[in-house]
Amino acid sequence: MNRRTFHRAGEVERRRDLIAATLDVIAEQGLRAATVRQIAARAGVTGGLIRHYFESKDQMVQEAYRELMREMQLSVEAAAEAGGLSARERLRNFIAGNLNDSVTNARTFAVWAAFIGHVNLDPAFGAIHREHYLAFLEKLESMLAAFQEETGARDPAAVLRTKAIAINGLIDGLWLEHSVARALFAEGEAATIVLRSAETILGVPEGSLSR
Amino acid sequence: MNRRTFHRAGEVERRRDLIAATLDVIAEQGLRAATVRQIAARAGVTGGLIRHYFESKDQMVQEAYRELMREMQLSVEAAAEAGGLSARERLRNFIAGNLNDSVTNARTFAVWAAFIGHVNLDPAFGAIHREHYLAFLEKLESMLAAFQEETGARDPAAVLRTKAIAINGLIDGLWLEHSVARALFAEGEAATIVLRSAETILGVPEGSLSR
DNA sequence: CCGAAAATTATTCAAGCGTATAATAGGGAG
DNA sequence: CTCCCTATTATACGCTTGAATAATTTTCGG
Repeated sequence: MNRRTFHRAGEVERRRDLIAATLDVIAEQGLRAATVRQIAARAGVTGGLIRHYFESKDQMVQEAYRELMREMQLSVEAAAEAGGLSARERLRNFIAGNLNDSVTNARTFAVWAAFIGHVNLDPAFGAIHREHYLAFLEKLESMLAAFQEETGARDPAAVLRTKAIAINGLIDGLWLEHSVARALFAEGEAATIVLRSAETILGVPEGSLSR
Repeated sequence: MNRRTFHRAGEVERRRDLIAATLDVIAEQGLRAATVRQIAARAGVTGGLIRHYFESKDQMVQEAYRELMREMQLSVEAAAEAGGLSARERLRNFIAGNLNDSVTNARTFAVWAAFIGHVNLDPAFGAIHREHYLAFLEKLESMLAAFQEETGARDPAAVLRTKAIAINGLIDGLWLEHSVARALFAEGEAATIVLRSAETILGVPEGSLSR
């Protein structure tokens, strides 16, 4: 007949825990298994609490997606924005940072993969995706511009954008492949491939970025 | 009180229809919506029939995944295996074929995206994925070998494999990006980007493949 | 044209889902 | 120390799910 004892947590902490539990369950068992009861159990609370902090289960899952994207973004930008670096070094770090262990790992990929199928289905997910995608593209584009500024060869805006899209594709593709088949790559190999290819796209001599 | 009238179809045809209906529903509404009832309705039959042709709903969905992979593979190989072509032309067609409209389209991507999250979760999906992934890689590798044979510069096997992995990553990445954000690419642009980058990776002069 | 085999429909079932609501207990304010 | 607010638990509800089974219709060989 005894009720569970429990601890009253602050709102911020509780929401954070619930979102973390959501990402954990999705990473380990997929979106299908991410039910209110599973997530609540993982967070050490009962299901009803979720509706106390979120409008619906779906809204909580959206927040979790937002959180995932935010984490991926932060972990990359940290590497690229250290002070005192040349544009070349920052660009290089930015690209390599996207193929780092902190982003290219089984857990991140599992959650990303679970979500990507929803992007074209659910407008809420589509909006979150687009927002981060465009932000990423612009970041990359501005770093390319700075790099060109540094080397003296500037492309027109339209051309630069095309190149940013291409390099973005390279990063995505190698990230995907590296995540799925980690064993097939040597350490740093994925980053080198992207850097080399980026040199080609940018029309700079081999080694300008990759060395 | 009347029962539905129905048509007795041959086993092959019926299974094909059910798998097609499965892919349709997944493409339009995602895996979550791909329930026995939804799929049956789409195929114009009642739910019970699915269990008459498949051991379980999950098994049918696996067959659908297998079918998707097979379709993607066939549509590419057709372009690359036309007779009377040089190794260079076949390689070029193979790469470009992977960024064709018949593979790079919203429907294919939607289904692929719905499934990719299951690859690391369900061993059955993992096996199907791995099988096709390795087949693709080997195909690409053998075409690269033939191309090098033709141009006279042969890499050791280990190096060649590394280059195949890299180019595979390029193809995947641009395919992904082109599928998600078709509007960002001009016609043939994605293929050109991959071909140019492949030239770099292979160490052949610009234009060897892309022109 | 008849009878049997099998393809298909119809119905049922238990389990799990998200959500709503009522009961309770934690913990700071006074 | 006590009271009161509300974070949290507990329970219940209506729906949907995949699967099992029973009932019926089609088809085809003789």
